[in-house]
Amino acid sequence: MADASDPAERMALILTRGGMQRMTARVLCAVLFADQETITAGEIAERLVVSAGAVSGAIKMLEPVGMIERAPVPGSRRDHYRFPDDGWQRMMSAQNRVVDEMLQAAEEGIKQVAEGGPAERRLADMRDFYGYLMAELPALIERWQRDRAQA
Amino acid sequence: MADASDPAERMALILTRGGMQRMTARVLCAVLFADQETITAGEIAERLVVSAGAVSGAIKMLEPVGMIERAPVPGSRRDHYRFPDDGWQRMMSAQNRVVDEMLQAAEEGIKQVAEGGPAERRLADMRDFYGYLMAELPALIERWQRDRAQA
DNA sequence: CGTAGATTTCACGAATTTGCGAAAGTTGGG
DNA sequence: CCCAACTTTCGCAAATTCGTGAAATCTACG
Repeated sequence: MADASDPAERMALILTRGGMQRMTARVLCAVLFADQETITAGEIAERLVVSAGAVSGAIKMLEPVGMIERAPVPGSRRDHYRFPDDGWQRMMSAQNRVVDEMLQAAEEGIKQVAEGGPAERRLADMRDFYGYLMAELPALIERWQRDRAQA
Repeated sequence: MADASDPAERMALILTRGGMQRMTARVLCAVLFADQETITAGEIAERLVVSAGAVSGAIKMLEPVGMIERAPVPGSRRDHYRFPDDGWQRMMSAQNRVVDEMLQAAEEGIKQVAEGGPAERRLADMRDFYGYLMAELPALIERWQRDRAQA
C-alpha cells in the first residue's frame, strides 16, 4: 500500500513533477486520502514509512500556506491535522501569489526596458493576460461556491 | 546586469520558487526580456554567464512545451528563439496538464476508497473544484482574446 | 565537398537538497 | 511536581541535481 500503484503516492508524484517538494507532496496526499476526519503526524509517518522528523518538516511547509490545518481534538495530546474545507481555494491562492509576484516583476521590467521595443510588448502582453485572469478568477470561484451550495 | 536587481533575474527567481527549474527559468526570462525580436542560444549564454550546454538543456525543456519556439531566420546558421505569441496561454496549458493528471489520480483514488467516507468526500470535492475550473478556463481565455483583438 | 561557426551530448565534480536518527522541548495527566 | 506520549530541532550521511568543459555533431556557405 505504499508503492506507486497507490493513488495517493501517484498523486504525490504528480504534484512533485508540478514543482512541490517530494515529502511535502506525500504528506499532503496522505492527509487527502486518509479515510478519517483527521490524522496525526505519527499516523502519517507510519503510512509513508518515513521518520517523524520528515513529517514535521513537511507540515511546517503546508500549514502556513493553509493546505492543512490543525484540528482541535480535546482529550488527545497529539496534534490532529485535516485538509481544510476551502483547501483547494487556498491552494489556488498560493499559486496566484506567485503569479502576482511575476506581474510585479513584469511591471518593473517594463520600466527598465526600451519604450516601444519587443521586450516591452512581450511584458505588457504578459501583464495583460495574467492580470485579466487574476481579475476574473475570484468571480469564477465564487460562482463555483454558489453552484456547490445549491447541490 | 546579471545580479538579482535585474528584473529578468528577479522574475526567474520567482518562477523558480514557483516550481520551475532554475536554469529553465533563467533562460525563459532571458528570452522574455531580450530587447530584440529573436535571440540565439549563444546570446543567452553570454547574458546569463553560463555555459552553452546549460542553455541547450534548458531549451530542451522549454521548446517542447511551446514556451519558446525556433524562429526561422534565413541566412544565419545559428538557431534563433523567441517567445510565441500565444506563449502565455501555452504556459497555462502546461500547468493545466498537471491539474488534469491530478484529477485522474483523484478519480482512481475515489474508486479505491471506502464509499461515503471522508476521503471520498475530499477527493470528490477536489475533482469538482478543479473540474469546474478546467471547464471554465477555456471560455475565459477566449474572452480575453476577443477583448484583446478589439483593443 | 570542406570548413567555420554554432549547438548538442556526455561524463565528471560540486553543491544543494533530503530524510534519518537521536536528543531536546512541550503538553496534558496522574 | 513528575511522568509519559508526541513533536520539533539538529547534525550528518546519502542521494540527487546542476552546470561545466570538451568532444561530437550539425549546417549553411564558399
